[in-house]
Amino acid sequence: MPNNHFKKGELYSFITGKASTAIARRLQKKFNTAGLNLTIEQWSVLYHLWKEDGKSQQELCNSTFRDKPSITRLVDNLEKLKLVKRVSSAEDRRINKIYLTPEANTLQERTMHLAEETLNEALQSVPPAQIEVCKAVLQIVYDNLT
Amino acid sequence: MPNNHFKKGELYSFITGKASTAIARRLQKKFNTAGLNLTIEQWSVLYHLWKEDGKSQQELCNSTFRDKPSITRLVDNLEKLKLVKRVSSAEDRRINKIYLTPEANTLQERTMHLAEETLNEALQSVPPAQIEVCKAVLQIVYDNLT
DNA sequence: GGCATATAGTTAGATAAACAACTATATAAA
DNA sequence: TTTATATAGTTGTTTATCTAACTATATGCC
Repeated sequence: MPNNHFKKGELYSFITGKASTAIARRLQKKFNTAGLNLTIEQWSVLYHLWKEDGKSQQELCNSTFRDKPSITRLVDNLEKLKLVKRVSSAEDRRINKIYLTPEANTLQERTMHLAEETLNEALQSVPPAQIEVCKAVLQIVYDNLT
Repeated sequence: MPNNHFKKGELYSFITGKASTAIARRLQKKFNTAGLNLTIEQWSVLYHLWKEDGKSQQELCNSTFRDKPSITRLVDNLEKLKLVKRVSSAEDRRINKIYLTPEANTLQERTMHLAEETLNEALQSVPPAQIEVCKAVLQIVYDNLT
C-alpha cells in the first residue's frame, strides 16, 4: 500500500521539522532568561553525560546523533565553559573519556525542569493517546532512515 | 489533566527532533547523489517561491519560519548560484522581491520528486491514520509555542 | 616483527541559525 | 514640515553542522 499521504503543501513542514525547531527555540529562551549561558546542543551533550558520566566522544556521537567533528567542537566549547573535562583513556589511548565537572552537576536539576516545562507547554491540549501515536511514528521514521 | 507523559529518556529525542533531522539528512544525500549543488535550506526557499514567485524577503521569513538575517544570507547564496534575483520594489523601496531564474525552474520537478520519495521512505509501514494524528500533533505543538 | 586496515579523534572550509546593532525607507503625529 | 516611530533589509559575532582530509593508536594477518 502506497504512503503518498503528503500533499505538497504539507511536505515542507514535515521535512523541515518546524515543531522541533519551535520546541528548541522555546527551551533556549528559557535558558537565556534563567541566565544559563548554555546552548541546547551543549545541553544535549550534558544530558547524556548525566545519564552516564565518562562516555567517550564516539559514544556521545551515537547518543546525540551527531558526527565526530560536531562532538569534538561541542566538547571543546563545554571544556571552555569548564563543564566537562577530557580524560585520555589508559587502556586505549585513542579514546577521550568525557567527565562532568561539579559546575555541570549544579545545572542538571534546573535545566531538566525547564525542559519538562517546555514539553508540557508544547503538548498543551494534546490527548495523551495522540502523544503516544506521535512518538511511535517519529521513532519509525527514524528507524526507517537509519 | 496534566501532560507529563514524557519520561526523561524520551524527552531528549522529542526536543532535538531526531526524526526531522534524519529526513533532512536523507534528502540532502539524495540531492548530492543527483549532483544537485543545493542545500535543504536553499531548497526550502525555492519551494516557497515555486508556490508564489516574487515574494519579499519578509514574506519568505514568515513562510520558512526563519529570521531576517537567515533569509538575507540564504538569498545571498541563492543569488551566487544564479537561482534567484533580487528586484527592488518600485512602490516601496525598502522591499526586495525575489524572483526565480529559469535555472531554478528546471530544478523544481527533480527536487520535489526526491522530497516525495524521501517522505515515502520515512513513512514506510506507518498506517495513514497514524500519519494524520502525527501531523495534527506537530501542528498543535507549533501553535502552542508561537 | 612488519604491514594493512580499522577506529578515535582533530582540523579546515563551507553553509546555516540566533542575536544584536545597524542603515534606509515609509508612515504618522505634532 | 519636522520629528518620532515602525518596517525591510544588512552586517558582525558566536555557535553548530556537514564533508573531506588528516594524525595517532590499535588490531590482525603474513
